Amino acid sequence: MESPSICHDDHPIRAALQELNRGRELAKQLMRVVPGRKQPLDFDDEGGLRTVKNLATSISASFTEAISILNQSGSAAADDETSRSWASPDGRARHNNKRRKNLHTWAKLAPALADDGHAWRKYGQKDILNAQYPRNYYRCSHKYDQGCQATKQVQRTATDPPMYRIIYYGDHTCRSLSNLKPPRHQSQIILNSTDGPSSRLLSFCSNPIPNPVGAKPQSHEDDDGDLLLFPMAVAKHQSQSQSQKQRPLGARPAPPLTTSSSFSGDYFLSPDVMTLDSSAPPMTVLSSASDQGEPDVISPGVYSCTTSTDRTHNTCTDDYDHHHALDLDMDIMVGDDFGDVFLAI
DNA sequence: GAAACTTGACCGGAGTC
DNA sequence: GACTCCGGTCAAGTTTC
Repeated sequence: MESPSICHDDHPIRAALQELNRGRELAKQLMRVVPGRKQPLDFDDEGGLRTVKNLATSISASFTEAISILNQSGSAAADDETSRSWASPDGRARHNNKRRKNLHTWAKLAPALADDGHAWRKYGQKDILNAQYPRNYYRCSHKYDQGCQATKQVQRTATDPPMYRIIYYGDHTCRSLSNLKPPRHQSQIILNSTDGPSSRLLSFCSNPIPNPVGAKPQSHEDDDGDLLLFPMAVAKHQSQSQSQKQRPLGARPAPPLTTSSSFSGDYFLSPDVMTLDSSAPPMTVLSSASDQGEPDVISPGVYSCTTSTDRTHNTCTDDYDHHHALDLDMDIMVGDDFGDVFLAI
């Protein structure tokens, strides 16, 4: 499959959406090209057989959902910024009903609910307007014994095949399993994260990068193995990731909320990646919340996007010219099966 | 009996008038 | 400013182990 040329929009978010749209269209093309193939390629996370057909279907669904998330994530993050009161006017201590502020937030889109390495306790379920499925609310099981403030929301999407949008709020401060090291041969993409000039690491490899910081960014190894990094990502990475090291999901410390734009024109979704060229090795992309110094290796297949902006600047719509204040960091991880998608908000 | 889950109620932010 | 809607959380009751 040919690799379409990159022609990004001026605005990074719009460009990201363009890339996602391109990927979705390419997935559709893939489905048309190989409509009849039934032979399994390998096994998915649930042990089921994966065919080209259902793989492409999953890819398409993932892109569709990712685009949807991108279009919505901004407003959610804006809510975080703008609705910040934590106490009632009478001074009584109150729980915060709204989205907790200053919490690192990111989202995952996965084909199935899988163990993410943390112990979660469900504390609520809510029917959401215009949503086909209810939203489930989970908090860390160590909320009370260790004061861990991490929460997550899980909501099934209406896509076919079924996908689950998992939104994480806050970082785990507990000492739980936290072993989210992605399994071998599962690839990732992480495009930036959280605040400020964070590092962005992108590579294609059949193995996860054990230590993206320690890894030599310039190293373009061969298909066997391994680490292939885009120069741009390398430059970013080198400039600011001295203390970075791989860390499992939820183990990252909460980054400061003062977010500066860090998505200024760095697009790492190479068309070579998105064309699903079978000759291309699976991808691994790692990034980090810069000041925290550790890449967000969450799980195979992640898109994440971190925003911190006023609501009015946060629509992620076409009206980007009016959104100069938009600060949106974006982590994108895509598994080799494109089955999981993360969006750090 | 402890832990986890379910679910209705409550609260506060946002939108509308 | 009042009202309404909606999402997030609480907490009592229920279920599971």
